[in-house]
Amino acid sequence: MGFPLDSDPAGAGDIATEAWGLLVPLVYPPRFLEIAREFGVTPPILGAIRSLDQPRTMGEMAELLSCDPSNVTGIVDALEAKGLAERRPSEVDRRVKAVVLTRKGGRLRERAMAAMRKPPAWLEGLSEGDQRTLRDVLRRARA
Amino acid sequence: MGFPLDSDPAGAGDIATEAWGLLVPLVYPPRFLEIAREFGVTPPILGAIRSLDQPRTMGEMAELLSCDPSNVTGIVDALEAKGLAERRPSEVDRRVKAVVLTRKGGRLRERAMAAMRKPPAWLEGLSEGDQRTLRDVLRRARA
DNA sequence: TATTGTTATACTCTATAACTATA
DNA sequence: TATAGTTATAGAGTATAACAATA
Repeated sequence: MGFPLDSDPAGAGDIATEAWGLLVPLVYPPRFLEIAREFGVTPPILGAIRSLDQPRTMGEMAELLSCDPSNVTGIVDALEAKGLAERRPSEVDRRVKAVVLTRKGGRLRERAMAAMRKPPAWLEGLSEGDQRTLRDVLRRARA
Repeated sequence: MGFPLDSDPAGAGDIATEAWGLLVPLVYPPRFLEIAREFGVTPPILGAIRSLDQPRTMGEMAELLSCDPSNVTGIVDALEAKGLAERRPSEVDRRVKAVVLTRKGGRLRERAMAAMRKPPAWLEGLSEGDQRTLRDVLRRARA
């Protein structure tokens, strides 16, 4: 949501609060939703594609997507209907199904992941010095 | 989604890409969803509460929430059912209804907005120098 | 006639519970 | 009996179209 509502009176809080207030409109709403639209898939389907860096069982997908296994059935149905993935019954345990991307699905995945990795315009617009500074601060934040 | 999947081989891209890769897991999934859960409301309802910094007509709310006006009916129904807001028919144009927070709704709004303004732990954990550096870089990003 | 908000309806996303087919 | 996946079902969130009240 791009809200013009919750502007702090500016300077009311501390430095961290001000930094957070600056960061929020730069990262929300999430790129993920926009990329899903660009690629003509729903967010759950894009999430599923993202999870298929390698063949995954339905159960593994449910785990990675933090959703109930019953949902994965429908999501993989949609992937199959779009020709993006296939179910492959396991040969060792016939209860299990592996989901694998088709070539078309793999190509879409590569392009979509590249879009997700690509920094947004506000970041690319920073000077190289500022980019480096930001990277270094975020490295320390992660630690 | 907290994904262990799309780790760049580390160093494959430029500085901006690396900075973005560090930032993404720090800001997604959005705090907004977590705060909605904490306060016992759904995300659309929290969005509506956020929009009610002042009395708003149903149409204004639809605009601010980027959703169809028909949805606002149900959302405001839910706000009324929870005792958080009330419809006030306009006296000048009886088609129009203003939505205003109750005292209870106003209190919830204050606390929820404070939670949204509060910087996440990773940011509060930075040294004051790093916080200041980050703020300054983000100020330049916004410009 | 045009506008504000509501209702009717439909589709997607999500979860729980019951079911199947294997193990 | 236990497990992997599916189906049945229900509820929330969203949209479009038709409608009622008012302008």
